[in-house]
Amino acid sequence: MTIPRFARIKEFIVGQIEQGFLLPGDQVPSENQLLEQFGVSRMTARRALQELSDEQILVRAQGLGTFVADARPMSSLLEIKNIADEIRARGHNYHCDLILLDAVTASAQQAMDLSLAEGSTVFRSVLLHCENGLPLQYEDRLVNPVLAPDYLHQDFLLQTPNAYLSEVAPLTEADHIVEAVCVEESIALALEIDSSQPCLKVSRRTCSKRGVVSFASLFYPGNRYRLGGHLNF
Amino acid sequence: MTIPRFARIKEFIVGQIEQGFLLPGDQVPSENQLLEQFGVSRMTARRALQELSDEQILVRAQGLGTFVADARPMSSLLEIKNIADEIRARGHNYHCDLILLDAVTASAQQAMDLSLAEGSTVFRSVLLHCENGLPLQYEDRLVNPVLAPDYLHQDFLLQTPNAYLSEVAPLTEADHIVEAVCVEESIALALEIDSSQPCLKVSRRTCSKRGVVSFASLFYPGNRYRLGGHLNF
DNA sequence: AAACTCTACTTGTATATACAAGTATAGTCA
DNA sequence: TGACTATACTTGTATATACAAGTAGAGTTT
Repeated sequence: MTIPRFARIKEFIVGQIEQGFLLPGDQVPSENQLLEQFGVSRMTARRALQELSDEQILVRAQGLGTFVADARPMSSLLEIKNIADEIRARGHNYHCDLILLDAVTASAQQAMDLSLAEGSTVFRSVLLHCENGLPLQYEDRLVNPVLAPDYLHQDFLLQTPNAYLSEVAPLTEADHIVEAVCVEESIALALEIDSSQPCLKVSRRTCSKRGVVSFASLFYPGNRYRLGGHLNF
Repeated sequence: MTIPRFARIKEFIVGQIEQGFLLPGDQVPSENQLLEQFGVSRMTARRALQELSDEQILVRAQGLGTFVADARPMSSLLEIKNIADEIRARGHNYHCDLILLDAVTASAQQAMDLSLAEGSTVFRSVLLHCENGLPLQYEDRLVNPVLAPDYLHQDFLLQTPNAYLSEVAPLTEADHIVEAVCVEESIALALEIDSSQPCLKVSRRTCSKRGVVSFASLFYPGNRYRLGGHLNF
């Protein structure tokens, strides 16, 4: 099947970046260079570059040129994205390691986070999500067993907790808290960072119609991850 | 100053939605209808609709049409809050210290952040915002002198840069990036934290109709500040 | 009544062309 | 040596045109 010519140019540019021929800050071929190289119109070349700019892979400046953007991954501040989909959407390899999957007794804080009684049994999963073999996110999640009774029987190497929970308890609400923290030694080890390095911690509480579904603590190495968002007025 | 024709069409569509003439799910005028109504080419009409689609204000389907998207929730994670108002809303005392207010020559990176030429003169302000006498936010901001020519003559002890810029260059767009960082010694000193402590860094680029207004780097001590947000579906 | 065809609409991709606006650099002049 | 100008590049906006592909609905045929 034939892909559109503008998409072929995008693939070429992304390929150059991924193979290391173009580094952040490097200038990419101009619209005129691409029209010569690919035998397309300038508007087709322009569309390819403009879309990569919209995707924040490139940055463009009138009169100056088009450059490779800062490489560090960034996800939307608001949207609840499936980390696997997010990594794959960047054209990168995703895999994860399962660290823990068990029923546990909720502490006072944990019970409060899930709006359950202290001492309740809750499900807990701990996973390490990796991009291109490098740890990106340490996910420590508590789940309400009432709303996802089969949680412990899932294979989270095949499907993220997020994807599974979206199926069995569709979201109606979510709360986020973002903070900068230093993590404990075991999380630092898992993320392959020094324990003095700052991490982004996103605490996310998600609800369905029937109540709080899960409370996830997500840790990202500060030097390898950023959250982004865009507002219009 | 004249705005581009594609932008005028975007404004029209957004205006129709905001005034309630177009509701989520409603079909918006087709490309052909817009070219007749606005006397533009189909590609110009198309660009307006395509950008609104990229911004998730509209959804498009080949052969079907263009429709108003479901209203997106807006979270305080992204809201541009005036730090003074935020602190006062908590019933706390706000004051700030002015560290720097000057015209500077933009580096390559700074120029790109403001969509200006390298070496351009830009305005820079550095302020320390405090809650109950304790530093909460270190604000390092670059401002486009064209859009706020009187910036250097303001008294930012009386009115935050945010408040002032909202008056002289009303916002139409903003981008945020949130990351966890360790800050340089001078910022750590100002924030009254140890330089090994993690900080939240929010990079915020704000635009008005006429272009990029400012690029602010906001640093918050990780142990004293969290960003929060709420989503509804 | 169901299936098929045709028409009229829609968006998607693409080209050629033109002018505007921004930027950097080389060359010239004082 | 610095200022100025011209040139050559860049991206930004816009038009006219053409064909491809998708969709819905009206009309026709079986």
